[in-house]
Amino acid sequence: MTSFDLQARQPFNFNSVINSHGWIQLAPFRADVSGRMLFYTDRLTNGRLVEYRVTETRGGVHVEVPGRLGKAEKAEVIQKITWMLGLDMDFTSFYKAARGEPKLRHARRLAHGRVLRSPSFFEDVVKTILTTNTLWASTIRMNQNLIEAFGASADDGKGQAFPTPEELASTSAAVLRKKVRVGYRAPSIHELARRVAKGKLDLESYKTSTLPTLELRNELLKIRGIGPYAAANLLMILGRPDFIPIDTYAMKMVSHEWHGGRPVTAKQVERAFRKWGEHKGLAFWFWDWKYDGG
DNA sequence: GGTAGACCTGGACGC
DNA sequence: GCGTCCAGGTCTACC
Repeated sequence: MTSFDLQARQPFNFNSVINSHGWIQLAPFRADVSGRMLFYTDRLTNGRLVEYRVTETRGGVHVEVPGRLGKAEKAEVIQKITWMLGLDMDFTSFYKAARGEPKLRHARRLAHGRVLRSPSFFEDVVKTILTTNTLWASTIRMNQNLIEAFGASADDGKGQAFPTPEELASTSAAVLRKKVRVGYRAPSIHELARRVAKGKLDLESYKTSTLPTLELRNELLKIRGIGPYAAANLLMILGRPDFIPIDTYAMKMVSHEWHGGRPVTAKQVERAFRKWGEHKGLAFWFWDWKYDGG
């Protein structure tokens, strides 16, 4: 067993990160019954399969990885967990902007701002495509099917990793459609995997891109299957909360918040949060909605 | 720039 | 068990 602590930039709240959106329900993520421990099965760059077990500790997180990690492996795990939990992210300007807004009063106290992310951006792009034009239960199922069909399994039979671009590129869109049941999304996922596997698209570089957010958004929109909603979701994951992922949930929330439950358009959602500028996505995401969605 | 219709899947419902 | 309807974003063609 290898274990170590990682410090987070303050304020930090482990619970707020892992419950920031539905990603915790998408394998290889899982949480224990108490919700206090986060598990994730990952494949390191040297091909070794490992399971991360992460809990909150004073000032950050405690990480356990069964088995002994080499120096390079440990460095990779540290880098990945830092990314996944956004340990070094700073939301000072958002908290400053949110000060005085009753609907965001809780933001700093609960350390809202970080969203749970997969270790690779490729995985998050695929998962985001799986959220489009479907119900959440189907997203969970398609993601699970994808992992069961193509993800590498640990020797002890516990846990499977998310498939690599190479693994998905080596199959066909027809198999993805039939076996994984991703429907018309199959060509989008297959084409993406092929481009990444062939080195024609470097998705991981988007994590550290210096492109202005608008240009980065345009790059994301060039990916087949990524439209305005998906691009905004991915920008949130990249720490660029300038856009709102406007889906039917967003329109329902805004409808009940300001329009008496009457149907609203995407433009009205946009207008409702316009004043939050580069923090629009965060203000929307962590807004204290009066409608509970029921 | 805006809009209509097609794209898939699985669950709910009526028969 | 079968058929129909519905929910959910993106893409393309068209105006």
